[in-house]
Amino acid sequence: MFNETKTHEITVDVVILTIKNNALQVLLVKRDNEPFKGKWAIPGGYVRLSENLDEAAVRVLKEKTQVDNIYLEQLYTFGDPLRHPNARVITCAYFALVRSEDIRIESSENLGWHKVEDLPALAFDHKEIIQYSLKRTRERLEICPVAYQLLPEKFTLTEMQKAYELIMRKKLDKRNFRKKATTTEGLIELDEYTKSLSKRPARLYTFENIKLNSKRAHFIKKGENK
Amino acid sequence: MFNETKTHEITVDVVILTIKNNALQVLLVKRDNEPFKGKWAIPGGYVRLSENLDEAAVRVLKEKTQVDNIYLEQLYTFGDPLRHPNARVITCAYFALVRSEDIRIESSENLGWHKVEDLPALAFDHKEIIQYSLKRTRERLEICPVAYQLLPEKFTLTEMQKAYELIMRKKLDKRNFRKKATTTEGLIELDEYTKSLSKRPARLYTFENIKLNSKRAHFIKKGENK
DNA sequence: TAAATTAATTGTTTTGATTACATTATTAAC
DNA sequence: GTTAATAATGTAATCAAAACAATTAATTTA
Repeated sequence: MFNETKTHEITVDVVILTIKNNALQVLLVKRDNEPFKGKWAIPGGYVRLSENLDEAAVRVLKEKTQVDNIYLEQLYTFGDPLRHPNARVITCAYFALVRSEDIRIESSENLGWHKVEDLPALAFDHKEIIQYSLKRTRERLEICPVAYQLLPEKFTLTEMQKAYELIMRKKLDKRNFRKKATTTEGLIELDEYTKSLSKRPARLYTFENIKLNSKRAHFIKKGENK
Repeated sequence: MFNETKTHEITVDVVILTIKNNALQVLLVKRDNEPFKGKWAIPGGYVRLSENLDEAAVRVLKEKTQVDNIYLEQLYTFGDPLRHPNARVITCAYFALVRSEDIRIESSENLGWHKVEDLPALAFDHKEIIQYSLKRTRERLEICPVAYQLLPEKFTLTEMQKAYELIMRKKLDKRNFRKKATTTEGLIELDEYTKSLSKRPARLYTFENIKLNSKRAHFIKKGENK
């Protein structure tokens, strides 16, 4: 049995989500090798002997986006024997929430953002992994305001509401949303307004820099962080 | 880099929890090999090439407890390079909730239940894994009545409340608990009572057999299962 | 067999959170 | 200065959670 285990390989795959062009989008790379050559996939790579899983995920994320110090959380480990057609590859999936403004990706033939509502054909079980990351993001949103990880540093309440609506896939009442949002701990009202490109200017808000780390989703739940 | 990955090993470890002697307890095995020979550990084993992770966890659970078809959920994957002193072993941890009545374990020198509040010295990072499983169990309890997985088939509301109190580590109000418990979907009031060993007999309840499977914690949240 | 003991059972009030819902205010464009 | 577009705001109704004590049904003991 020991010999049998020797041929497992382990990777990390990172679902990188952002809000861009009024849609929730995921970063995909086009595979240039078999299997699934030419199909889109979420970024990933082998785990090195010297690094732990979080570090591997951070590395993959940095390789693709040039950013670090962002919201990153282990999602689930996928290990179906048939998920990779040629080998036994177990993948530890992570998901990351990034601000599209922080990332300067020259979208190319082989790398780019894709709306989660309109995904291309994906390699391996990556469609399932993305679906699960969306579910987890919704769950997180219900207990802590992670959406601000997707927003620009300064944002309007309307933008924030839009982010919630995209993630939760439903319309929210404007007054109720604002009432709740403005009592969220960590939200700071600025004395700045949008440069009224047209119409009435909107007040800008920001979030104080809560250290959200990736340590096993030890999140702050409502009321526990007083 | 490919060669480097060839030396990872992957295991599953299963935190098996039950309520026994009025305490939350975890099943531990004493290691008879190095490393950590003589230390207690949670049951685990290598993942076989032919099985997926859930199947590996079910197998480990069955080997130790002779039970299957119980509550089992993937917990987290631990992959610190130093968690195993001699090798690079990544472990996918699961947790299981079992009824102590369903398990006939002859507690021995090498296998037995230990109160989670009073754990012996543990091998590897198993203490951390157990702590995390307790946190997850509390989170699950808040959104669905998994505690019945720990209770006998027929139980009194007082027993159910006790289970909640052990998991949540706090006292609950009797009337509020009963009000909420008796409106829980799936709880069935029986026309049976405890054989009054002493004092007033208590009504017995049971849970209708909800299929809780281990598929990636796709749990039924309040209100979503109507 | 009466009284004491032990645990089971039950309801109301208060409080806080969520939901539903429409008008006024501020700017730019014409 | 009128129009158009988006920002900003409050109140009533409903539901959920929390606080809180007396009565009932059995056994045990006197």
